[in-house]
Amino acid sequence: MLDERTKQVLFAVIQCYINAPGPVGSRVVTKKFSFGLSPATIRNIMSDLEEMGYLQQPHTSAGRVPTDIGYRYYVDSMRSEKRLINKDFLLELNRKLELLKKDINAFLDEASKMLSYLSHYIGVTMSPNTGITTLDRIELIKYRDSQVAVILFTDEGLIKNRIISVDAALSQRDLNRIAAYISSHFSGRTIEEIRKVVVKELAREKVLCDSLVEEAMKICGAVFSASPGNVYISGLSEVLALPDFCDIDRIKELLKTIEDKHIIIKLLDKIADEDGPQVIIGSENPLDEMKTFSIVAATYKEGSRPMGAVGIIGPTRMNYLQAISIVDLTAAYITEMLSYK
Amino acid sequence: MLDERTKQVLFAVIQCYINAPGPVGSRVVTKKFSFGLSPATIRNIMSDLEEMGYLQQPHTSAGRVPTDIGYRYYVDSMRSEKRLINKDFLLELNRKLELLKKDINAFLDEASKMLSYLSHYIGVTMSPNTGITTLDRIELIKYRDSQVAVILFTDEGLIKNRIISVDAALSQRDLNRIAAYISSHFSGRTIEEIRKVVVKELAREKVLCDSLVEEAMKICGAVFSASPGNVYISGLSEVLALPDFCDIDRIKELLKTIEDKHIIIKLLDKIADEDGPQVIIGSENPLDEMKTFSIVAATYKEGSRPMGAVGIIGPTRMNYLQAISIVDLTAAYITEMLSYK
DNA sequence: ATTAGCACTCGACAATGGAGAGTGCTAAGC
DNA sequence: GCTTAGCACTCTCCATTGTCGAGTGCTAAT
Repeated sequence: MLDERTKQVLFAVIQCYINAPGPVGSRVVTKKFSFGLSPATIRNIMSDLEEMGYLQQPHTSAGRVPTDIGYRYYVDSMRSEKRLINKDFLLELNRKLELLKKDINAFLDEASKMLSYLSHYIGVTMSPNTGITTLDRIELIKYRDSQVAVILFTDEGLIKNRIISVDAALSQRDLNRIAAYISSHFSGRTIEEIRKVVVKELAREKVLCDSLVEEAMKICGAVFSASPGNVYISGLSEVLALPDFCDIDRIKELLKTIEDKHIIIKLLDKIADEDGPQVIIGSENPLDEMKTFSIVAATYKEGSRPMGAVGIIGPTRMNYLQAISIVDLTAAYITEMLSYK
Repeated sequence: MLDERTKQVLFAVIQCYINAPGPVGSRVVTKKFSFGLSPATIRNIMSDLEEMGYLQQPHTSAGRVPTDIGYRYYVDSMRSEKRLINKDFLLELNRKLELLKKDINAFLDEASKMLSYLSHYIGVTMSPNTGITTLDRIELIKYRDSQVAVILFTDEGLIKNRIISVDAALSQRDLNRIAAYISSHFSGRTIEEIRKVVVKELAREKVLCDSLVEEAMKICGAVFSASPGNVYISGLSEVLALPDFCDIDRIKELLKTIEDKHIIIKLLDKIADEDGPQVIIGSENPLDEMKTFSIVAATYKEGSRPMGAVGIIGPTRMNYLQAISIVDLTAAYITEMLSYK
């Protein structure tokens, strides 16, 4: 749909703009790229591109700036091209991986820092939503009078603990039996599934024949709630160093959005559907507050089930190719890490 | 050391400045406070105060601005005065307290939000340094081949879990015996103490007679490391709304500092020594990066042992009295909460 | 000791104007 | 017919200028 030469000019403009902010003029394009064309011709092409909506002028007689549509075209075209792979990145990530094999949350925290460090944008990682993890087994430990510590083991290697109140009369032996009962009954199913089953069960009959089973159900009702995953966000200072954030109101807006982690969770959840790294450019963003930012995100998986997401948030003037490869690799690493468990 | 009238003028200037940034002139002081003096007299007094270092002029023929020394004098004088107590604050905090009784970390997260919401500055809370919590007991649960989940219960109601690798030959029964051994041996002592003892023990004799005790010691060595407490920071957007943060470099500096949580931990640890809410004003700050900010912080306790800290970070132009009372109350609430456990 | 009056200083703000970058258009060249 | 050189035009950026207002410091009078 776009003439090859026109396409090259568009990409040239985008690359110039990514390297240095500010409108890019026809002369710099001819200087930086050797099209063998004069500025005047480039101007004509750029004019065409503007008409088609890929570029825009901040004001008459300024250079051109890519629009979100222009970026979209660029990203989609480049998708299939070879990825920029950062050797240091692989090494560093590998090292972290070794260190933190045992604790996925600590790893994700580090991973968000890595993402921001490498991309110079904001790194975001999300730990698995507990709802979609599958139960390995459960342990109940009497803690104090009428309090029981519940330890949840999932197949993904997550451990969750929680204290709940129960009938004081329950002995540790009772608890062991309850734990064994729950484990054998629900092992291998997701927390969310279990929650649904339990809720139904509890609603169906108030009084169950076996009082231990009744207790077990009560405990299940208290324990199997899907708590949203943690979100780890790093690199705010990184992103403020960018010339894009010279506007103070922009910073405020960004921080206000970032600070509410629920928003980020929603956003990443939305992205989690698709396969491969997703790119959301500026106005494509479903959230109004983020319409001036871009997001590159991907999901990591356990087997074939998506578990959580990692991503980068930055200005629309983002180095998309680099961001995509960083995000993609990070997600792939975490996926691999989970499969070793 | 300061004439009563002079003192009143100083406090008047400080209060004006806290209400609205920008140098405060002699005329506005006479308007807002009825000293029964003319601007000219106030000017003379302010001139004296400047000579003594309590006030300063940004430039000739501008109003006066309090210096850090001025603030220090103000805060110290006001210390004993009655506290501004926010009814809403108490109610709100109480509500949160009820909801989150069971999980101190979740509570601290909420508490930091509350602090920032109420003060309009940055709220910071720090969870107990695990090193100073005392062991209640330990549970070992076989997880997978050669992996064991360690569940640590502390007297303060904290539960920590961790996965460690052990000799695959150990059965759950062995583990139970080891857990019982450790629990009975070390219950009631702080994690840090235990760590020291274990390290010494391990160093003393490589081969212990009882192989189970040896395993126990190995496990202890892996488990009883003091991990620094989590830090919860909220209210960045709150503080950016203040007119003090119109300077973009200031924001960057602040964010860079805040983002490195170790710095905050150090800072709060330093404060944790003293009793009652501590106030650090601008240049008094031991950290260079924070010399343009003020900190109000207090520790919460379990019994008489300080467990962690809560605080507020804001510009030197801070409403110190309000901040002090908010911080003090919050710390008191957490202390109370811990004593109920 | 306090106050009124006055000259002086300095920052904030708006208006001005030139420099530079870049465009669009037209006419000439391949 | 596509490409290019030339030129007039537009717009931003920046430094300069001048005015206004707030506030001080000093002196002399009360």
